[in-house]
Amino acid sequence: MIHQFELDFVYDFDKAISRLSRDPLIYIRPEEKLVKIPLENSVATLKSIGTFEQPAFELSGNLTEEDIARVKSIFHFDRSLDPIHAHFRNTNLAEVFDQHRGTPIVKEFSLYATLMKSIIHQQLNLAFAHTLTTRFVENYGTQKEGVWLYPTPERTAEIPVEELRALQFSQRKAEYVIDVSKAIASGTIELDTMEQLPDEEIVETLVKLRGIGPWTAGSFLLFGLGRPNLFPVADVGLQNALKKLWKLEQKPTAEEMQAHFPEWEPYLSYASLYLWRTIE
DNA sequence: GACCAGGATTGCT
DNA sequence: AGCAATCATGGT
Repeated sequence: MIHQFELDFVYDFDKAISRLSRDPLIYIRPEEKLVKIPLENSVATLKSIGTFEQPAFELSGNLTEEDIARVKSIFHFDRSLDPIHAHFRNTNLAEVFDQHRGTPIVKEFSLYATLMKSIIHQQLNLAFAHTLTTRFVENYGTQKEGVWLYPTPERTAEIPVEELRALQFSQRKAEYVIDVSKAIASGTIELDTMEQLPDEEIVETLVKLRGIGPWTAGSFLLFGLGRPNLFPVADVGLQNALKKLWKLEQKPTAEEMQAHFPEWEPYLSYASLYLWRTIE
């Protein structure tokens, strides 16, 4: 099955996949403008066949209507970026947005994977963080049509702490990953129903779990659910991006950053995303 | 060798 | 409530 479609707004596919291409677990061929996305019961292949001004795509695989909708949601094909750019045109981030015009929020492929990846990435440089997630997935995940899938929460829940320690997880991080997976596997936490809840309730629920703090909860909302109005002030990357942009001596405080929220809302997530791009 | 990484928790005051 | 120590390892 091949499904072709066009977008009626500017969309930069190269920029869209640039963050994905740094994750070794994602099947991506930038030179072919192609990505494979593992879904519920199949693997979708997405290929860009258009241009920056006239984006068009080809989606193939054994896909249901629901799968197609899911891919369109992941890649931001279902909502225009035009209002976002119009909004920031009159703000102090106008230049940044102009520079990275057409960059969408690309969601992670699974909510559970988002959580595991965020916990594993806490406090680590990206290189080592990717080493750890790769070891985790290659040891406990599965492979389908050449694409790696994170293990299920049930599988992770039964991993002994010592095994993750051997993969160079810290003692606490190993416990976080296993215990959070247990909470999901047992039904204490339902990720699938979170889509319907407001941001605050989701954060409230998630931070009760040991190992999930404000940064990880924010990351789940932004990259897992694609929520539009998140700005994780605790994120060092964002602090450094603003320090550079505003030519500050030191990293800005949370208050200094929050002072600009009225100007950037209700699209704080896009401000975050575009600022991260300035330091990549 | 110190210091910081796309942090969070624990234990102390 | 607020702060320091702790965690594992790689990059600078």
